[in-house]
Amino acid sequence: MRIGELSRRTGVPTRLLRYYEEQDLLRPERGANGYRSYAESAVADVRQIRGLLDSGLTTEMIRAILPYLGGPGELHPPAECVTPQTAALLQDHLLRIQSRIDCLTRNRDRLSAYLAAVRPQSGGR
Amino acid sequence: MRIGELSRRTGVPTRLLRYYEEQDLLRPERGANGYRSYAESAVADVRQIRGLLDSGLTTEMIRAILPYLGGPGELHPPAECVTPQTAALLQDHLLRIQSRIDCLTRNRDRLSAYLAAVRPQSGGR
DNA sequence: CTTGACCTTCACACTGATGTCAGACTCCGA
DNA sequence: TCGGAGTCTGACATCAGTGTGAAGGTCAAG
Repeated sequence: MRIGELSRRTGVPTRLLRYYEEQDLLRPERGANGYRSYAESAVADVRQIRGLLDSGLTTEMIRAILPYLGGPGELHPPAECVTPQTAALLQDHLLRIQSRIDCLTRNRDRLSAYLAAVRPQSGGR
Repeated sequence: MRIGELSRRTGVPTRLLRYYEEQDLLRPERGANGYRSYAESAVADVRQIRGLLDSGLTTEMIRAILPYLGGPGELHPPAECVTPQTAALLQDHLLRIQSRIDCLTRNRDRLSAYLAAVRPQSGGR
């Protein structure tokens, strides 16, 4: 699919899709006319990238971990290609992600408890 | 305490402490000489702010929820002061935080699974 | 062939978070 | 009283992510 369709299907402006490519997060094929050509899986990839960006990861961090985040049946870099340095880097990212989760969870619970205390009757909207 | 000590005790540059004040996240007193004077609790406040910023929240979002995140014994705005609009806003922030948690958790699990597969001998941390 | 929708690259601009520097003031100790 | 450390404000710089527009190429429908 071309960039416009991918944009429509993900809600992400074409500008950003090009930017993600520049940042090496997406790697569309190119047609003979120079147009980008995305695989079907790019839709999920873009959603993945957006979620991570929204969660405070930088494109650099995402670039580092993206190859290892594929779904269950996907191709990952095989173990032989993962140097101890890379593994250490991933481990480090993992810790950072975990600390973000901890912080957000802690504050979600606090906020949630406060809301519950303030509107004990509220059953949502 | 003055800004330098707060900076040393939190590891956050004075520049940022002033920025957080500008963003209305901190409200130090002012001495007769114009110097900022922080309460002891500011240390915890700054750590809280840093954690939330690192987790991808903007100062705007933090400003919105910060008054409601105090520890168990702390003073919160009482229920009478919380309009339905405010409550709805907080509920909205809560959802956003939850979706970040979900995204990060998903990716933590994937990354973690990958690492476990690649280095089966490693016992995690 | 023309038009319009889509695509290309390039470039400038903005925002939010942060770094850095300059010039001036306060305070404290030698 | 002087000097240095700390503080003040204000301004400019940087970086990532994003918005926007110009100038032009591709292509299908009329």
